[in-house]
Amino acid sequence: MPTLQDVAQKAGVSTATVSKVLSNTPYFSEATREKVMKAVDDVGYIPNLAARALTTGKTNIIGVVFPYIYETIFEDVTVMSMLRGIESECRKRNHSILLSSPRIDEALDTQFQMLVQSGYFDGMISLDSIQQTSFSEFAQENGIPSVVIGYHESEHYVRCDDYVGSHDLMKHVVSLGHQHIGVITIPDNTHIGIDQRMNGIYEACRDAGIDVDTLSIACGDFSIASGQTAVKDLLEQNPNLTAIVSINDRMAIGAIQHLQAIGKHIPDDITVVGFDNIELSQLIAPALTTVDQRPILQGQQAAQMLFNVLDKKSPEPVILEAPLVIRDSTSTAKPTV
Amino acid sequence: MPTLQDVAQKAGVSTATVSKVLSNTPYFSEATREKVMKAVDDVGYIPNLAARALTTGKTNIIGVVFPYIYETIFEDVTVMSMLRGIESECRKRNHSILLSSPRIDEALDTQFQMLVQSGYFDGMISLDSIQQTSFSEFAQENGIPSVVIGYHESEHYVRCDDYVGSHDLMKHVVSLGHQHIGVITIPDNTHIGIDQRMNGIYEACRDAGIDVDTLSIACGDFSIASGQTAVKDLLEQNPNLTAIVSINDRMAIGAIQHLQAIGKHIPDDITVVGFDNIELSQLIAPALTTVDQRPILQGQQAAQMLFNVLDKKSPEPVILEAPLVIRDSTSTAKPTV
DNA sequence: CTGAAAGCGCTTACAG
DNA sequence: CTGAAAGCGCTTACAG
Repeated sequence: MPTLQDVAQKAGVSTATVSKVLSNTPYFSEATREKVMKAVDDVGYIPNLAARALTTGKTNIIGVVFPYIYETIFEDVTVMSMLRGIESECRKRNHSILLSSPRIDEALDTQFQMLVQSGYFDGMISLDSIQQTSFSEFAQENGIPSVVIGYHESEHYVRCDDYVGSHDLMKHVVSLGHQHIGVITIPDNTHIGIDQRMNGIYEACRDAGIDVDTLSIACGDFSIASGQTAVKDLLEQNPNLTAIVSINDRMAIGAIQHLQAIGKHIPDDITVVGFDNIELSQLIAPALTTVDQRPILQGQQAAQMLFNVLDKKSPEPVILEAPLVIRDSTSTAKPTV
Repeated sequence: MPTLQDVAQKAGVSTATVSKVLSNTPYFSEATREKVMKAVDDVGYIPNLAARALTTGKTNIIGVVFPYIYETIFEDVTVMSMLRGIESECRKRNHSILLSSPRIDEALDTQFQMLVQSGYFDGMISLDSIQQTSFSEFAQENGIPSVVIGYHESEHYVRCDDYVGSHDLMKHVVSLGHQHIGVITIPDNTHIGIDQRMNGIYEACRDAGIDVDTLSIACGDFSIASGQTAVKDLLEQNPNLTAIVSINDRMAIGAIQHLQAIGKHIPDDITVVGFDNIELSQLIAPALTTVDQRPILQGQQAAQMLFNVLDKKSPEPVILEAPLVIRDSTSTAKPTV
């Protein structure tokens, strides 16, 4: 690979001059600019990023951190949509993405720690809502600009309004006259965003005068399969349920599958709603009523925010509205027999 | 951030010695080893990767290249499963992943070119089956070790056996007695792997004595929506079709949706098959007969292969068997009226 | 406007 | 077994 040296030699100037031309400082004449650019072309020069990184302390790489919360994190469409949003912004700014998927343990993933501390990225975006550990916190301690998508303490963050979104969702279910409602969630105090969704659900119950303790609750692990199991559990707790509220779409879809398998008709026999608005939700029959998390937008906003931070601006946090999407899996409650 | 200097000072030795201890050369006494390690701990030393990269020429980063063939490349589960497989191997070897999603144009994406040439990764894995451009070729020209997942010319590659897989698939359809078959594909000479699938389909027809010209053919763009349109087209070409073969699952699913929407029953009225075995395929009703691409395995094998190349071994190419998965969307052809 | 020189933080012959 | 020194390829004061 040709170096700055080679270019300088070819152009008959010093490396300092070449460097100045290339980094667009105003300190050179048009004539030398041409000489230099021609030499760059001739030798096919591309700056060595490691060398540049060593002198400037900038790598033009941003770290994207998706904690390995479950096996299929890479196949989680919502997460990947965020990545898509991040990528499009990074591309505009000519930055690359270094992907990190730290494991969740008692101790903070050491590979992740080294990555942060070895100075390989200029800034970091992390999905940061797992109660147990905060990745952004570690970045901040080490002086790496960081924006979080989610709920962990951070000066800069974007998230969707889980609370209001699920509040609206539950309000809609309740407004349909449902009284016997089952909720599919994940264990409390695991994921801060999910806790918020549960809070929204509870508050909507209280608003409607429904005693929160009358809700049947079952836990899954976000997966479709776990939604099937959870709804079975729910029906055992209370066979008279007329509505199932799931804190994500995948478990809602699992629930629908099981319900249909045991001969229930949706929404006539039972209403089912989810949260996320993944593509699948509009494809299944009946199409699922849900809340749109707008993950692509979350990713874009997070990236833009990070670039603003890197540019020494002080961007405001963003809380994205999460609109209710009413489709065909909801209907009015039939009077209980 | 503390440097090697700091460690050396603290330990009362030279930086050369510290470096030797840290890189596990055999040239030091146990006593100095302990001194050094203690100093490392004390100051909290983490090597600066840019500096190390500059001296050694190694970054411990591998480039993963997923050409931006369509908007939703990041939401393509098959592709992301490959990434998942790659990630698990990289993690074992303590390497990071730099993600690149070059755009497809007449000219090779310049951001991609710079990335390769600026020496930021030690090796590269690329999804490389787009007729138009080869990314691995450029990497090889620039002396960076490369393995391809797909079909472009390369010493090192892994792919699934698209030809045999689709041959088996078509053979199965034909064995069910179908004579009037529609095929949903994408335009020829776009994706080499898809061309292979088509070849497998054609060959199975010939084997069965079916004139390839009697096949009805329509093109989509991999998406579910395009599958809906394509099947409509197919039915216009030949209303008597008893089977639809799609070169991917998503378009097959679109076809099923449209067919069901116009009142057709699957598989009684019409058989539908796909290719890929994405999760959705087993969830829809009826569950889709398809071919398993085993993307996670492809990713793992590709990463292992790359590490072997980096270790100066000479791994053999891998062609993965793609097993037929028979489910509920296929049945015997009804005698034509 | 231009260039000589120092320095970023490592590793690697080389000498001892 | 240990260390002084050069060098990886850049950028950035500094002097002219």
